[in-house]
Amino acid sequence: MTDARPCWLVKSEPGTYSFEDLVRDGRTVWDGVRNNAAALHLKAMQVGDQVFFYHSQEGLAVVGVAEVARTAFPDPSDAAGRFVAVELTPVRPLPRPVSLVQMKANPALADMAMLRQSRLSVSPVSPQAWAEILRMAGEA
DNA sequence: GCCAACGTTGGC
DNA sequence: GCCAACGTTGGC
Repeated sequence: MTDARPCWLVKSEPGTYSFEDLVRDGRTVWDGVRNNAAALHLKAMQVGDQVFFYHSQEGLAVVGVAEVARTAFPDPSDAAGRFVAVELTPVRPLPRPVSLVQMKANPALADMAMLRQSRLSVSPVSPQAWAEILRMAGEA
């Protein structure tokens, strides 16, 4: 894998939209983000960028990998037209989910944006952190 | 269910 | 333009 592109992490409450839902749908509009910092990250995404899919509230773990299928466009759910959405497609589930507890306990991940700011729903993941989480998930 | 973090709103 | 009040998110 090339490290030329940044990687990302998105959060979703599985009761609302889970990774399994994404696998079933094949593709989804990632809308509803109402935070400027998160929106900036959405705007920076390019087609093909890899995205960790994290289950918040229930599960509390990274459960799968998705991919950006469409760059940012005006969020259809935002009547004011201030925010953007992207489209995601599923890539693969992780062999083992990587829990928030595990991530917090790993010093190599201490700088992760999602750990430093728990409410950020879309955040960048460094190539090092990406590789480390894949390793923790049981991938090579 | 509670509370901390943090973003947004609105009065001044 | 400041800042207090309020709302929302998300971990615990």
